[in-house]
Amino acid sequence: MKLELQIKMNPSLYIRDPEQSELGKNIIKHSIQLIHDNGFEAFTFKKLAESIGTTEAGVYRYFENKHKLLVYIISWYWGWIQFQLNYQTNNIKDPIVKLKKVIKLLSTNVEDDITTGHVDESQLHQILISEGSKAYLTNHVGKDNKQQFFQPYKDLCNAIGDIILECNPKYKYPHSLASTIFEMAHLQNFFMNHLPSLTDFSKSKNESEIIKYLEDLVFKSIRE
Amino acid sequence: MKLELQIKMNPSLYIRDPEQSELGKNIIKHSIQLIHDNGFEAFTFKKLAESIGTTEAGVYRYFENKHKLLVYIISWYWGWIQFQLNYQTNNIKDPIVKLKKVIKLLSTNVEDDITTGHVDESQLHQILISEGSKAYLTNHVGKDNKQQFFQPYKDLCNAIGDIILECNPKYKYPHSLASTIFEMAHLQNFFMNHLPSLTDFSKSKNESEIIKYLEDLVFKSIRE
DNA sequence: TATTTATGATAGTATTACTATTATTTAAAA
DNA sequence: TTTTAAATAATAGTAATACTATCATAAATA
Repeated sequence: MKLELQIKMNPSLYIRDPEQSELGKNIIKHSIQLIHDNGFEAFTFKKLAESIGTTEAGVYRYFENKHKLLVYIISWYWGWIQFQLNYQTNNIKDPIVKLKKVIKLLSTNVEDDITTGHVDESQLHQILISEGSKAYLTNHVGKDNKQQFFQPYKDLCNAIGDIILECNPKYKYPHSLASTIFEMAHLQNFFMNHLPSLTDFSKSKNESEIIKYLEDLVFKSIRE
Repeated sequence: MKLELQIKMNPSLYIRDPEQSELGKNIIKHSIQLIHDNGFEAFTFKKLAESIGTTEAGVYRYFENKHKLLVYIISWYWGWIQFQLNYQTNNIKDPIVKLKKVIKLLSTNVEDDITTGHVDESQLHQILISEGSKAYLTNHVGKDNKQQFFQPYKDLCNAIGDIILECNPKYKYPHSLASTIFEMAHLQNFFMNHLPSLTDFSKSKNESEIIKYLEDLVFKSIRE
């Protein structure tokens, strides 16, 4: 038996579960590829269908619209990060070491994980940097939230918040600091590569400087 | 003579300068209104034209497309914040007091400023919270950057970075911290109102808790 | 007064974001 | 094994969006 990591997805995100068919998996795979290559604005179901070798109507049978598809893949990433977080901090006792792992996990462009066949985690990380906030920065965020679309993100911030509280139980802003780490791990990366004068990192360098910045920010914030 | 605050805009953002005509001013005014009310995705030049009482073609004579119009109004905000920053910190010597002013300025939903007739700064602040990052989170950020569209944002982060360095000349990440303050002042506000469990602030409260969080974050970060 | 310039009115195109229909293939149930 | 159901492919069509083009008219300027 082949072991494949399955991230549990919110069924309201799709019409037909893309994990359950080849076409479905292809939709996810090629969506990630296309959004990574050309950005979400340029992404259309027609282009996606062409790239897979199916028709537009075929894609619409899986996803209502391209926004839900974006939320689906970003949701998948949130779930995957949650899994990695649990896995990587599993046997660690020192919360400071745990928090460092988290910062590194969020900031680092991971290599593609073989246990998830149709998802390229490296491209997905890039998508989160450029498109991640578009999942919630919409007019219908309230509706989407009612449908629990952002639950995996909340769970993640809760988990990170718990580690922060383990480091310092008196720290007042564990959730805000968690969402700040998550968002800034991505945004400082975007700035580093595209608008470097908004950062103190040299363009096209690797993520180690961002990690140092975030560690400095976080550990100074939570020390008593 | 009536004194009106004029923010110097990058001419590449527009085809015809909207400050120079009634129609132009109306385009800005109604754009802010419509984007504020319905979000940028739902915003079209047709709706804008209808709301002004002109035609689509009329709007296209001023702006090439809706993205440039968005960058225009966000650019205007960056310039306005820069002006407010200079004005409000003008005679202050203590850099810590200055930095507190900056945090408050970025976090607070200002009242509409009478010196800028056709711009509602309060709505503009809301637009920055929900749409601000869409100005640069595009596929063509490189092109836009070459045309200096983000210069006012860079100038702003430089100015804030300078204040940070006044507080602690040895602090290593003045620009990153500046962009973090700017972005988080907006994003934590968005989260507070729409996804409150990503923060430690209670929904619909005013911005004072965000200010406290940011002050805590910043001053712990830069203390020696 | 002549002439440039801005606006208004109208038309038209390519693309996007869908919905609907029917035929065909594949897979599951009887 | 046949029947039936479900998934997909192929095609068509619509409303809205994001533009471009043209021409007449009004207002400002030379």
